Amino acid sequence: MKMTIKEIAKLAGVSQATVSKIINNYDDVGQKTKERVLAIMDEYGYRPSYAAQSLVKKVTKVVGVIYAGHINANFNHPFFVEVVDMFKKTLGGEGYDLLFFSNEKFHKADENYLQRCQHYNVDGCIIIGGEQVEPSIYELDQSTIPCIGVDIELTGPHSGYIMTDNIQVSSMAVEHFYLTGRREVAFIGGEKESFVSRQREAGFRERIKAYGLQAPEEWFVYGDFFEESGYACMKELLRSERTPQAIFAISDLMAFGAMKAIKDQGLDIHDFAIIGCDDITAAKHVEPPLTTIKQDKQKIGRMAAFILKDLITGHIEQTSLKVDPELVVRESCGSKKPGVMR
Amino acid sequence: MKMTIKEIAKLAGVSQATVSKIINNYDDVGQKTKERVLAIMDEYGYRPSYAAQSLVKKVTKVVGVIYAGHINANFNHPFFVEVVDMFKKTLGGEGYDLLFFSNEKFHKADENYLQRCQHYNVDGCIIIGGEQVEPSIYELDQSTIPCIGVDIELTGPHSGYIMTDNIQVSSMAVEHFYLTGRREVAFIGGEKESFVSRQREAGFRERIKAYGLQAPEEWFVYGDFFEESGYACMKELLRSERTPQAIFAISDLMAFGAMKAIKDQGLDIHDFAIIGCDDITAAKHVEPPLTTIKQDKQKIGRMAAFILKDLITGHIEQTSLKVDPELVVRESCGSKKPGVMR
DNA sequence: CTGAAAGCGCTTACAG
DNA sequence: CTGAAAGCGCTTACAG
Repeated sequence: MKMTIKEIAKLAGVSQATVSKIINNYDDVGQKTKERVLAIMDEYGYRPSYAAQSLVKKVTKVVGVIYAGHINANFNHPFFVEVVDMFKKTLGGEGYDLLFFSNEKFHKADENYLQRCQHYNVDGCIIIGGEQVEPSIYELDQSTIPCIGVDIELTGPHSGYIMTDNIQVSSMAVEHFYLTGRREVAFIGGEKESFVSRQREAGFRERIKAYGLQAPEEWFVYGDFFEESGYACMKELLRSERTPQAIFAISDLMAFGAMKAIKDQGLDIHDFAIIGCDDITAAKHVEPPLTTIKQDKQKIGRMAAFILKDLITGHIEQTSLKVDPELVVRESCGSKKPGVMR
Repeated sequence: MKMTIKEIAKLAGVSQATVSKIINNYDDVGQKTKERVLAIMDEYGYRPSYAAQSLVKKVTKVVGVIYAGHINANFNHPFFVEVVDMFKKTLGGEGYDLLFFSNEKFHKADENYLQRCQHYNVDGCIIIGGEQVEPSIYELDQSTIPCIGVDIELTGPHSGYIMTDNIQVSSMAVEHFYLTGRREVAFIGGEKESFVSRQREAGFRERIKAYGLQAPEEWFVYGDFFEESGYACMKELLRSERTPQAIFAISDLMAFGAMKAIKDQGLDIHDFAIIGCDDITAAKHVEPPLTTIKQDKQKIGRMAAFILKDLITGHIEQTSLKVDPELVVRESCGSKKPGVMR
């Protein structure tokens, strides 16, 4: 049976106030009293009620998790799930629990995240950015509730955001093509509305120019991050007059699709240099193993947790951070030794 | 600014009680009054406080999510993440939000799940079963809080559990070996303490016998579900006097490891029949594509949600359910046409 | 159909 | 060092 503070107080022969002070670590309680009460609380496994506490204190030690906009397979998204996992572990160490908002019941435009945050009185929240983010997200962003965005730019007074440096992602891919002697390169992007895709494309175009590589407009094709679309994109590339030697796909799955398209066309996969993005488990198992650009999910998750905590405690306000990606060299790019001239 | 019921009442010129009745859909409120109050609530975006509500009602519409025992990479576990995703989607449709308990701060044996559930006043919870489950989990199980277990047998008065029929998993593997003409089969299991591993081994042994296949004791080797251990296990198998033609690994990752060991040994991978378990994304990308036994994660997640809801509403009590696995035939098992005698 | 009042389980000035 | 009392934002008999 669940105990209340009143019962504990009676058992210990003190007032509720005294018990409460002990719970909240006030130091103006007698040592003897404290020990006695503590022993009783322990004996009965007493835990103060969250509802009652949060009603009067304004702190809950709960952080909301929101998947904004359309995220295919939100929860088991290969990238975000690892970010959130690390985020959870880090904040968990600080005593926070995570509340995942369901949005199945509210998928309409009238979902109001601010209201829901207020309803639960969360201390802050993490917002995972998908496509076509609801306006209500920005309302929350601009509120007094601390928010940390991942892959979404938050500008609220108590908000911050963090994401991989997507310009850098493309730089690394292009640079690797350059250093392995590729001159004609193609780009397989995501949906045109995709924030991440747009950034990577911008970085790609900029670097191409800087290195003087060739990429006619018809070598820019767009999928939806999934395998089938990569397949279709590659088919399209192979149909064009000149065929690119090197292909940068902004997701590993699309890179897989592209590889399959090349094989199906009867071409030698080793005549192509392919770079993917994400470094999912399967990347090292395909033939040939896929060179890819990896995001530092661990770091992003940890950082997000630290920043949010500082935002909550008022230690900082309004930050943003770009995290460097990492190049993972495997065989799909022809050369096992990047940087060696050939 | 956050509104309270009091302010809404004043604005509408009615009492708190009336507003409350409208919120809770009592039908003894005048139509006119109702409309007026509703309009005001809407205008100010009023949402009742979770804390206050849950303090007086005993329902919270929040369900706890607990990863019990040791689960490597709990959150992004390839199997559980999909189960939980579906669980979340299904319960989300019913208006429940999910509270993920952090256990980073409490990893000691003194974590008390029942207390935490009571603290938050959750309506019920889902328990994901790992290895070496803490005793405290069973205390929760036996409490009045409804619990649904996945891969863990819960026997409490308001508990249920669901899992794949692991005997069936092994049956399918052995049967497929049999129908593709394999006679000598090996088993790569997980940790000996693993509940799932033990069940699959039992099913395997039983089926082997039924079909009269050969599997000397040294062909039973044990890893930890991860790739490296599969590699080591296979190395061990190849070291034994006679080499098995067929290998059933109870995780795809271990199957990958086994394939790698075979290749590294200079043997022809096509001389071996390999069956994995899980059907992770990478399974169809390895060379040769891996035949595997797949759990119906979607169904498990949905079922868990439905059962938990019925447990909460008192509609049912104490159920358990086994879900059938599915055989996914690919090339790693030699024959593209299972069931065709050769 | 409507409202006054008690109570849910806590915390926090405040008085002693 | 300790406790009485008000208050957090709601709901629910109960009376009218």
